[in-house]
Amino acid sequence: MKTAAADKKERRIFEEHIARRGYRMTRQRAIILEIFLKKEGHLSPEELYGLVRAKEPTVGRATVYRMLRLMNEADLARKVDLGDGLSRYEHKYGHAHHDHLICLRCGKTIEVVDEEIESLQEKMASKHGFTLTAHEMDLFGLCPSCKKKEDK
Amino acid sequence: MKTAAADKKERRIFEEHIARRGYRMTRQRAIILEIFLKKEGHLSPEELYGLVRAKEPTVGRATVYRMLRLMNEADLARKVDLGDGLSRYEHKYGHAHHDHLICLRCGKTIEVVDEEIESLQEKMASKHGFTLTAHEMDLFGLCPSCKKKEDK
DNA sequence: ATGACTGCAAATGTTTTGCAGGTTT
DNA sequence: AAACCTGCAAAACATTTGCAGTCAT
Repeated sequence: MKTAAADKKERRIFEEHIARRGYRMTRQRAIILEIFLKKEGHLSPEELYGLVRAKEPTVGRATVYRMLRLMNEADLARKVDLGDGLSRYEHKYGHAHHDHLICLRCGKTIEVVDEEIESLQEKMASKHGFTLTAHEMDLFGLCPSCKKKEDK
Repeated sequence: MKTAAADKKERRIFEEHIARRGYRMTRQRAIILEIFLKKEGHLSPEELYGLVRAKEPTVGRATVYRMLRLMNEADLARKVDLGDGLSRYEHKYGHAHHDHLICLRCGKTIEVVDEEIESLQEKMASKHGFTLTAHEMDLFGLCPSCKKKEDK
């Protein structure tokens, strides 16, 4: 559940990030940030662009792409690949760590975490001398309701 | 370790696949298949195209892409995303199941499997009512030798 | 005033598709 | 002959970049 307060916090994080780099807060960036934060889930650049255009038709596609890069740098957005051929971005701040259960039929995606798996991943990495910095785990299959339809 | 015998088996699988669909085995397809099977690892379409061109400069890029689709259908190749922005294909036949340890610095990739993780994945999926059909798990970090350089 | 930001259009890079000609059955 | 396959070039996408004008500081 996303609250206005949390959005405000993320907006502050973004402003601090660009200030640190000597960049600027603009009307367009505020709009894109607000819409991205309001929309939970996994947005493609094109979907975000569409939502932004609905609110402010003058914003260009390139600005959305540039903003996605900035939000990524600020650790507010993370790029993920959900296997549908599109690049997608999810919220990162306050969503430190999670994997995905993805329905191949309806596209429904559930975010999950399993501490036991996490620690086994670390264990396996260190067995090979690797130092982990990130990981992505996506489980594909059928969600309960699509499974039911399948069985008919 | 890949043997000539295994390649022959995979070639037969491919031939059976296209026969089942009424397609045909051609000189170009044989060349692309042979080169793909000989090359372990994670090939991008462009890399495969380059290797094919080295052996037979007349083969077109489109034929390589079409062949990747066929090998995928025949369960000989699997598309994976290793986070470098390129699409990549790895051998699927006889490599039923594995995850990746990927070095973010040198690109080195190790294939790993952990039965305990596999079963926890199943357990987590069923907790949410999901029926799994596939999954991808990629662990990103630094390999031992890049870690050593980093520490200097 | 300076330097960052914008939208647009052009460029880039990847993958797909239409097509005319060639090949296999 | 019918259906498939080929290479090429064009098209279709997704994303990035150059640029001239605009805006934030």
